Amino acid sequence: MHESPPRPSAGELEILRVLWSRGPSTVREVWQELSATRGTGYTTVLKLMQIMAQKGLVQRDETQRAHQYEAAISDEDTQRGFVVDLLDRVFMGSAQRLLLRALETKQGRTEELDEIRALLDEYEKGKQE
Amino acid sequence: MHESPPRPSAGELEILRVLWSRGPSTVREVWQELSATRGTGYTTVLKLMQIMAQKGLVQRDETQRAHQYEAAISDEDTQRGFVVDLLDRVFMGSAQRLLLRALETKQGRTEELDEIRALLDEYEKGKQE
DNA sequence: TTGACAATACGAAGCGCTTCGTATATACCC
DNA sequence: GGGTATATACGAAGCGCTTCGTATTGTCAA
Repeated sequence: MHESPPRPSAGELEILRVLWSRGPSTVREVWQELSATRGTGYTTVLKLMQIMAQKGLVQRDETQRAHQYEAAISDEDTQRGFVVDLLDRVFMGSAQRLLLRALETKQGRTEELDEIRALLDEYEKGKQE
Repeated sequence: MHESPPRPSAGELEILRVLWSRGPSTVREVWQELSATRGTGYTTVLKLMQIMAQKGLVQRDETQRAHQYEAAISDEDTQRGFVVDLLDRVFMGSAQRLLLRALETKQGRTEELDEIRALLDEYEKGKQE
């Protein structure tokens, strides 16, 4: 057990984000959403999604001609994977330092601080049960 | 201006960490510290550091036969670079979500919460001046 | 001077990720 | 059926990162 969550590549992550927000989708649908911002070709997205299916990052339903793809890993787990990696490769495991740097990049938004305090309270409370 | 901080590769980061903690060092010194954990060859580290010098990640003093290398980017800036990237590639800019995931990975350490609260207070205070 | 050692320089291979061109299969319409 | 549009499958090239083998240069001592 204790399999550490996968850290999909940049391209894979973009596709996963579409699948997380859209739910099960065809390659074309993903491609359309992606090509709004990035200018990648259709077959590029296709190939990537095929590889992702092989890796187990997405699950594929082939009953229709246009296959349906669905994320096979959750956004939460994926986020955790990236944070864990960053935490010990860059921050030596210190969540404080991580937070400190995160705050520095968001100067000007003071409300965020209060929201974070609220988050801490809630998190602490949830832990007691 | 507003050049976004570089995000050194995995290998480059390991070397930078040694330089940050040791200060200016020779390839051999870096290699020795690294080979305590990883089994990389000497010339591998050398090549990497040469490339880093080209990229401007380190500065090289060639007056001695054994060149001295020194980090040319700060650990703070580098950390910021990684956080910014993670923040908008994975967390859509939300520092709260980032923190939430970070906390989940550190279950059991309740003291950390208080330390983080202290950090928030201090950060808020420093901002007022 | 020469031998032994230690440093840098260079080239190339391997791997993973990304990208795309092309081939092939399937569905639909006239 | 035949043609067109739309899928998937496959192969390969390019790039960046890592790794290492080998060549070259410099240093010191006997």
